[in-house]
Amino acid sequence: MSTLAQNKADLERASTAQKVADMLRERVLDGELEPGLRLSEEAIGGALGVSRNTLREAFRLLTRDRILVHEHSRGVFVRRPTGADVRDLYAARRVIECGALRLWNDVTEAQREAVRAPVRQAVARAEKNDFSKTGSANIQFHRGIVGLAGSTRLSDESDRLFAELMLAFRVAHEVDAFHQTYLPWNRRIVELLNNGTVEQAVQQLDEYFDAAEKDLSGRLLAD
Amino acid sequence: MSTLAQNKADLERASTAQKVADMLRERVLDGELEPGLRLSEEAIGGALGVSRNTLREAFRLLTRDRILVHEHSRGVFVRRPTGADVRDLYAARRVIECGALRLWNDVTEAQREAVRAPVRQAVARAEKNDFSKTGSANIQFHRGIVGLAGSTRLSDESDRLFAELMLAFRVAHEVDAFHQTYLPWNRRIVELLNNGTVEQAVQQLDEYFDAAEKDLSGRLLAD
DNA sequence: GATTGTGGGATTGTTGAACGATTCTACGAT
DNA sequence: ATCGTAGAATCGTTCAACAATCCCACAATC
Repeated sequence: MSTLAQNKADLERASTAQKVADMLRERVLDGELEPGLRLSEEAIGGALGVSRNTLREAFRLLTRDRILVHEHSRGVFVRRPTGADVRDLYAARRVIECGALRLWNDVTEAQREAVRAPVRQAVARAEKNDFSKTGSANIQFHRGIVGLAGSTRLSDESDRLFAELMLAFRVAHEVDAFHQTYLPWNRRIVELLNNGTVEQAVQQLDEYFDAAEKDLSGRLLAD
Repeated sequence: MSTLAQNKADLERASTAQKVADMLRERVLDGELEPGLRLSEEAIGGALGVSRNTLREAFRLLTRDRILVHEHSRGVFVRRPTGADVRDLYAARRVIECGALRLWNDVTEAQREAVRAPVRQAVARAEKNDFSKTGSANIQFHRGIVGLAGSTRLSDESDRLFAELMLAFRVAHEVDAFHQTYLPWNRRIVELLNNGTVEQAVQQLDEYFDAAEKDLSGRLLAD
């Protein structure tokens, strides 16, 4: 039965539009397609060998994820988050993640481990001066926090918020360095959780959001 | 300047796909198109006088809002929420709304009024034995709570959660009667908020979610 | 009788071309 | 320098076509 579940992903062959969307999403989040860039239907479609209709469908999928923005009769652009966007994003994250973290004592051990593990790995790498994956580790930590709520809808929406924040980092010309700053914060939160002082951990997380929002929006204004 | 803002909506003429999507959304939420129904591209497109491509774009918009579900090479269907969906929805709402409600003392008076007003109106109508709009009033109450967070992204996602719940009510053959039951709960929450006992209001809201989830999933199983 | 092929028919997935509508750009008039 | 206008480029929408896939009914097999 487990093998069947594994094969399921293969059987569910993605549509052409889905594959194109995945490719474009990767390009955008990797920074090859910079925020603000306009994506011409003809140029992209010709380069990828898909028809305009299929490409437009891929654009729609990425618009749903807030990776792209659509302007009527003007085309689609790589999203370029503003200071107001960053405030909105952190307001949402504050409510979601602080709320989820308060459930710490009511969830399974596997859920708790999904919060601890990313921090443990990041600490291990940092001790070896390896800061290559601190960005994704930080995101995994916060994904784990959202996962405490046990709602796929909430986790999916949070993934969209994270993706949008990655674009904001890109605009601020900060990607890895940004996350790196906050590893000590994550350690402290995990320690407080392990000590059973959940409310203190929540408060610490809230302060983290304050600092991160201020830092990021400050860099955005300078741009 | 205010007139300019008013005209803005007119200038931003909706695309054909958007108009089609709005029409279909209304039909679905009104119950004319029942959960589980398959929407044929040819039939719907022919009836509305739009091409398949445009209709497919409208379908994508509604799929984003979780009103429709798309199955590869099989078509789109009106979403039919299951018991698992209801649990997931309430897990998300619990985190979002309880988290937002905790911000009660940190928001503007206008935001607080957006929570109180729907309950006041519902009470006034109930005293006149008018239960016509209790459903939308209940939703307005919860929209107000989410609005305390001050995040359009969070509010938009919550609207999608609400729409999905409306479909679940439809499957459970309960729409207005369901909301009506919970007016007393809403009153109590507002009273606790006005008394300044925010944490008690949050706890009351949490219990509301427990009761509502149990009630709704029970009716779903019976179906 | 239940399960397993095996057709044909209907529907979706994708492409390509076409044309009106809208936006952008550059040039020239005031 | 500002404004208006013509032309080019691009988007929005439709239509037609064909391949790929799914569904359903019927026959074959155990």
